[in-house]
Order: sequence, then structure tokens, then C-alpha cells
Amino acid sequence: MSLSMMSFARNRATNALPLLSGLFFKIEGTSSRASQLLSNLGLCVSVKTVERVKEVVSKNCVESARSLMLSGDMFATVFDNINLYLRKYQQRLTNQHSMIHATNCAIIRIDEAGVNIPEAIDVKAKLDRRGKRMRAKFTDILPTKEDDEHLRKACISLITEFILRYTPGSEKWEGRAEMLKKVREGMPQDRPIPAKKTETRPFGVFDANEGSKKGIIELLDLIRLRATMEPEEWAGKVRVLSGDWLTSANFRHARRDRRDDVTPMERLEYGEEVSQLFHFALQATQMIMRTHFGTAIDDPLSLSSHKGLLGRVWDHNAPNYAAAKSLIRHSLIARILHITMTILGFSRWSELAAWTPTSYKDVEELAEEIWAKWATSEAAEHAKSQNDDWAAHDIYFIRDALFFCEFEQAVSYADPGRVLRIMKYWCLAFRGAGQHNYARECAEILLRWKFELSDGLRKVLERSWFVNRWGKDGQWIAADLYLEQMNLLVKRIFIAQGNGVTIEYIMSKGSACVEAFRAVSHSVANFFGDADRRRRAKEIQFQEDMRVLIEDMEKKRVHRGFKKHFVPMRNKNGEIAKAPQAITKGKKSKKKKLPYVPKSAIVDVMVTGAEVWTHGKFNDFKRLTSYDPAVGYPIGEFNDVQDPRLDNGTVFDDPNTLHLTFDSPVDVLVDDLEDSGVGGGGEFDTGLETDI
DNA sequence: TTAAGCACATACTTCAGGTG
DNA sequence: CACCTGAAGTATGTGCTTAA
Repeated sequence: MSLSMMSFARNRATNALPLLSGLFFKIEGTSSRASQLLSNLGLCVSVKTVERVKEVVSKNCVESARSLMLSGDMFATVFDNINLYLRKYQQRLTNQHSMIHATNCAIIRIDEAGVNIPEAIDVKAKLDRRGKRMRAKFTDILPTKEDDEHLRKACISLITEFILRYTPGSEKWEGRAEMLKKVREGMPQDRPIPAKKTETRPFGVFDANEGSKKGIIELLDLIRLRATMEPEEWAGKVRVLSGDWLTSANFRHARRDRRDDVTPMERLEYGEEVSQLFHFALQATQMIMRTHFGTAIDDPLSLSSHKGLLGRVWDHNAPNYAAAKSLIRHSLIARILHITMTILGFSRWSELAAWTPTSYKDVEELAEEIWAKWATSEAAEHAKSQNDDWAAHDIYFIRDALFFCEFEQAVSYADPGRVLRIMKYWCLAFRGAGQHNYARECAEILLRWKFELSDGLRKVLERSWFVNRWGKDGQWIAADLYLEQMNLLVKRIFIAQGNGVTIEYIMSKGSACVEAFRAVSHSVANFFGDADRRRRAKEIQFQEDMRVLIEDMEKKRVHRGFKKHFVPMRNKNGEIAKAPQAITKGKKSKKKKLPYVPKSAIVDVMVTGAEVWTHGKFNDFKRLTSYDPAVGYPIGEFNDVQDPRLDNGTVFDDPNTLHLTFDSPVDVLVDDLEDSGVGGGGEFDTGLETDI
């Protein structure tokens, strides 16, 4: 303090200390009046100077991104729309609520080691490969026996880890740390990218809305201009463009429409668009919600029922991603622990808490049994054949939730092979759940990977999916999650106060610099913060949650053989929906002469999805997405139908829009010590803002 | 020449008080 | 009570001066 004051009095140019304090006060939200007071005291520089610094830092960040783009090294351009709603305190004719629709953008360096770069950036070779998917067969997107085997091993490892990590009292087990290490080492890998710090360079916000065909063309031109590249230079190499499904779809539509334009820049042929993994995780979470939320009245093993037991009060019609993900995770772990209990012959929580496995092999054998009896499609079909809808639903849920965990870990370890395997299953499941856009996006990626990419470009695209902030193994995150974090910083953390919320202000001072400011903030927070105590409190709450769910399952005698339970499909009014009786049920129709019987709401979305794909949709997909050298890009609309059996009167009845919000810190910020490659909170989080 | 600061301008929020 | 009004308060921008 006094140092700062003295240096201020001595010499106006020696302001390193007051400048840093000023910057801190500013980004931590000190009011301008207080800042002025402190500035007058000589403790920090003036508000004006801080503003200038923000501008300079922003410019430097953009310049740094630009230099990477111009260096000729391989990079990916990640972008995502950022929308701000500006509420005016008093609306006047000249002062109305308004929206800012802008696009945030970052440049990510792609590690070139071991990649054939000339092959990857060759536009002509890329164009020649278009349309090769015409040769594809349905089996090309179906999971193979090998995929099934990989998933079996992966899920058994996951179950083993859950038992080791979350069984009450397990923290006192002898050799637990080694066992946890062992299970991680045994987790099947495919082709993980070696851990290395990713160079991410924020490129700032653009005043263009990439959510439309016109907007995305405008945006690409603005990006080129900010990079100070000539059109020929920009369009002369393959450019990796990373966004969500909507971005990719818009880009493809725009390219189709502009096929006859004169220059390559206008024809957009240089762009290699690739959908990003955080958005797949969002969709998968929504898929699990649509398939398994159900209703608490009909089905005690529905997520809806578990949500009630856990006292999660969030509105199921306006859920945020972290809350939904946390509910799924809590429910999954509780089920696994309860099955463990039943296999061990316990009926009380205290017995489970007193149990200690004799060896690692013990736990692994338990996990294998849980997988075989309570997590496979075959097990669910068996439950179905016993007319036990509760058990079938339970098993489908455990399977789907485990697959999500596998995906999450695959992202955390940057293993594109594992990611692509899960996409094969999700390609079916998204179809079954009615999320057709993302079902097609899975197929798009699988077919492009198999038929239309050179080895070099394939490697480049795979690397563009992941970002590693610390250069540590298991700490990768999805590239679009990285950008969502930037969006959060722009929108919530470093947003200007008062009348400063304009697109111009954000572009010049409030976007490109946020990562630099976060780095500073982070070290300060780590220096002063005490995260341990809060974590401990969360862990205790987590154990209580497990106990509530397990005691309920025990009370209802689930996971103890099969009993007849029927979960009926309901119509929009919540009445039990009836459908014409199936011919195969000959016996019943003899006894009762009812022409209509209630339908079960419990279905395997992977099976129903596969049916949809085989009934013409796969051929439609090929016809409507394959480039034909003679005719060009195909034109036509997809015609999708919804499966009403999964409807339960919530927002998820409309599966084609994403209902999960992800604009809060709990949704996008990740814990440094956990696998949270796709965000959504730490292992003990509830997904509520109080977690922070 | 340039970083830094000052005074004033502009745009908006907040708050107290008034009116029908 | 909804709505309006003006004054005070806050945040940022503009243009100029000053010191090194």
C-alpha cells in the first residue's frame, strides 16, 4: 500500500504496482466511485487507465491469435454464439430491452507432431473425397462386436471405480488409493492424444450472428478480415471450423446454396466443419432425461422419483445442464451401490458401511456381475420378458448413464477412438429418443471419418476436439466447452456495469482479454481460497443422498429378482394411453375381449432408434447428404417422426430443441482435479448455483 | 512522443415523491 | 396502486493537458 502511494508521489511512470491493483479492483467489480477514491489516495491508477489497459490487453490477445493464424501452423477456429439480453430499468421509446447476438471466437493451435500436414490442408484432395459415403452401408454406423467388448470392459471399470470411490466407509479401506490407481490403468484405451498444454488464443467477439446461413458467411469474412488475410490465402487451405450442430448445419446449407459462386472463398469449399463434443454431451444428457425422467407415480426407478427423494427442487421444465447431469450421476451411483448391497446379501446401509472387500479382485467380480445382470441390453430384455418394467427401466438407465460416463472420461483423456465408439451407440439412441439432428450428426461424423477424410485431416479434426489448459493427463476438456467458459467470463464475470454493455465495448475491451484476466484471478483465488472445507461438506451431503436413494430402493425391494410391474405410456392429459392390442398376445385376447390395451412406456431407445434408421432413414440420410460430382450438393428435407411412448408431459416431449441451459458457472467451469471433460460440476456437486 | 490523468459529456439506474 | 417525474448516483466515453 505505502509502496504504491510512494511510487505514485515520486513518479507517474512507475505505476506497476498501482496498475495491478487497479486492474484487480476493476475486474473484481469495485465501483468506479470507490476506484476513484483509491486512485486519489494513490493506491491504484485511475479508472481511465484501467480501461485503457483492458483495451491494450484485448488488442494484444487478438494480435497473438492473428500471429498464429498467419504463421502457417495448423490451427482450428472455434466459434459459438454469445447472446446477451439487455434489460432496461425503465423502458422508453428510445430505450427498449434489446438482445446482443454476437459470436465469440478462439483460435486453437493443433499439435502437428505425427500428422501429415500437407495432406491435411490440401483443398483439392478434400473436394475429391466428397460423396464417397455413397458406398456406405448401415453396418458402417452400427456398433461392432469389438465395440461391445470395449464398452463391456470400460463399463466394468467404471462400476469398479464407483464402488471403490463411493461405498460408505471406503475411504478407510486398506490400499484404496492403489486400487483406484489400478482401475484407472485398467480402463481400456483406444488412441489417446498425449497430454500437452494446448495453446488457446482468444480472438474476441464478432458482431455477427452465426445462427443463420447469412450470418455465418458474414462471420467467416469478419474472421478473415480480423486475421488480415487475403481471400485467396484464407480459402487456399483446408480450414477447420468448430462449432455446435447448428453451426455445422448452417455452414453446410450455406455451402450448398453458394456452390455456383465464383471464387473459392465465396463457395466456402475450404471449410471443414466439425461438431463439437460438449454439445454432444448436452444432447446426451437431454436424451437420458427424455428416456428416463418418466413420472414418479408410475415408476419408482425413474429419475423423476429420485429427484423427489433427493429434494432437488429445480423446475424440471427449465433445468440447467449441471443439475440434470448431477441427478443422473447421483441416481446411477446409488443404484450401483444398492445392487452391490443386494449381491453381498445386505439389507441395511450400515451393513454396507461396515463392509470391506478382501481384495481388488473381489470388487472387480462384483462389478462384472453388476454389469452382466443390471446394465446390459440383454439383461433389460430379460426383465422385460418377466414383465418387470421397473427393472427394465432401471437397467436401461444404468446402461445409458454408464455410456455417458465413458464419453466424459474419453473426453477427459482426449481419446477420439473412445469418443467415436460412443457415437455409434448415440447414433441409435438419439434416433430412438427423437433427437434426430444429433442422430444424423453422429452418422455424419462416423461416415465422414470412414469414407471422406484423409488420414492427416482426420487426425487434425480429432485433435481440434480437445483443449488442455494445464498440460496434464486426464485434464482435457472439449474445445467448445472451453469457448463456453470464455462466454461465461464475457457475459457474467467480466461484464461491464451500467451503460457499458454494448457490442462495441465487448469487442474492444471485454472479450479477448478475459482469459488473461481469468489466469490472474485464478492464481489469486488459489492463493487465498480454501476449497477443502467446502468439498468435505459436499461429500457428507453426497453420502446422505446415496443413503436416501438406497433406502428407498431397499424399501421397494428392487434389485431382488423380478416382479410384475407395468409402467404405462400416458397421453398429453396424463391419462393412460391405449393402443390396439398386438396380435402376438393371443392368450390374453382370449381371456379378455379388450381390443385396446395400455402400452408400456419403457423402451430401449437404441433398439427403436436402430429400427428407425433401417426403415428408410439411413438411405434418406445418404441421399440427402452425399455430394454428387455431377449434380452437386443434394437438396431436400428430412422427414422425422416422434416416438410418443417417451412423452411424460415435460419440455422433453419436444426433443429437437435443447432445453438444458448452460450459462452458469456450475455448468461450464470444471474442477481441476476431476475428469470433467464435458463440464457440469464435480463428483459431489448437485448442479445448483449454491455449489460454488 | 506518449502514458496517464482531469473535467466534462452522455447514458443509464436508483430512489423519493407526486398524481389520478 | 400503477405510472410519471426529477434529482442523485454510477459507469463509461471524449477531448484536452501534463509530465517524463
